[in-house]
Amino acid sequence: MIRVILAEDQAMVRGALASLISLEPDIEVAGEAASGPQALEVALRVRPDVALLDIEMPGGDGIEAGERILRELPGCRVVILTTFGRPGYLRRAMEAGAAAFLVKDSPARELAAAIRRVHAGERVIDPGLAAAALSAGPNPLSPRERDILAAAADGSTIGDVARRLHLSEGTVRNYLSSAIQKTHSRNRVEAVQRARTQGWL
Amino acid sequence: MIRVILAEDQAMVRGALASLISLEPDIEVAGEAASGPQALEVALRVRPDVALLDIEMPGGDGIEAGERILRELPGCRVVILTTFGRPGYLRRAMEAGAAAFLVKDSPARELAAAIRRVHAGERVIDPGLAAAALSAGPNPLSPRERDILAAAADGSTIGDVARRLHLSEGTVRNYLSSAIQKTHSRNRVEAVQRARTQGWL
DNA sequence: CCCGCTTTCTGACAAATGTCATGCCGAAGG
DNA sequence: CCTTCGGCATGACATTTGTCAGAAAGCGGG
Repeated sequence: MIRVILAEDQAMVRGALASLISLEPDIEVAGEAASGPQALEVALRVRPDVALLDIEMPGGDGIEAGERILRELPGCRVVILTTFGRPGYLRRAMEAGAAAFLVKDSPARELAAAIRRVHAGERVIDPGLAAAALSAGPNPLSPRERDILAAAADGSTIGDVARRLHLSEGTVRNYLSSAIQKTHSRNRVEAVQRARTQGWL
Repeated sequence: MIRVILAEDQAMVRGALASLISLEPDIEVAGEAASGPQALEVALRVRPDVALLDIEMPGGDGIEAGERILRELPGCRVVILTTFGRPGYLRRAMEAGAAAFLVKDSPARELAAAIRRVHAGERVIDPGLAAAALSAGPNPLSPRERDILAAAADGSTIGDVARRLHLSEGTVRNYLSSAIQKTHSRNRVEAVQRARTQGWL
């Protein structure tokens, strides 16, 4: 029997995935969590064979949770499950030691298949996505550029961002300008969009 | 036996919801769809008792699909299922004649409960959300303001929008300016954000 | 130890954006 | 019939944004 835990913030989707997994005779849902920190806590308690983690969760994402789970439970296999097949997400997930990367677009039966293959020691990654991640290259933004871009993403003015991050307005402008150039965009909003779809933000 | 169809673009979530529903002895999934138009098509073929429709789908949203289904199959009950409990969504869903409005945050067992209640002739709406929708008031944007704001939402410049919609730049600026004021924002990006979270866009 | 990179800052400039006043037209409503 | 509202447009104006050059500090690798 393969014991898995399931972390996903939307309760209805979590319940639905649990029922999907429970259909499999050789897989059992040993715990559920609604956030990254809670996933770690549950993992430590139930010591699952496989941890199924959503990326888009409040309070720290699933990749970070996966990294911590692997530190504490090296025998556990981490499967990242996400709505968006963003190259940057895949890259980060692999660097964090994930054994599989699934997008929710793929057919439902692939979930159980991935859990079995991961449990058997294999890695599961969509080949097309892997190619996209490699061809897209690494995140070109410096950590600080990423911070400033993220802080400006919600429509704040330069003044707002400067105050929030304790910087001068000129500095914020310069960082945004270089983020715009590195993302090959024409303005802030486009830069935010590109960074998001690439999983850089 | 209550016969339902299920429209949701993410295949894995769709499969999971189907398996959740199939656990209920008195409910049966009679058809599945991955887009709005496909939902209509499937509905016409299988003539379900209840249509379960996601809002966020490619190619026309679930609310529009629900409206069409109701025109063709007046006996069918429409349940809107959505990730985001936005007041504007609820309002539009109700105006389109939906019998229930569920957010995916709510517990999994509420899905089957809602299907049964809707089939029995009741309406199912989260009271907190209903209050929010009423207190938020109707969409203050005129149709054209909404168009222009939507066209500018992806980071296009005013010139881009003007060309795309065959308007002068000044006109676009004026519409955006009035959209900014009506949403009590300080710039385009904030206006887009507000409009999105209210479900006006 | 020096080179290159990141982080931080300033000041100046050009371009884009947001606001306002004003005007015209057509449709809807009293 | 007159008023109001939405859609469309201009032109002028102030503000915000994006770009560029230059400069200092600190950190790491070769």
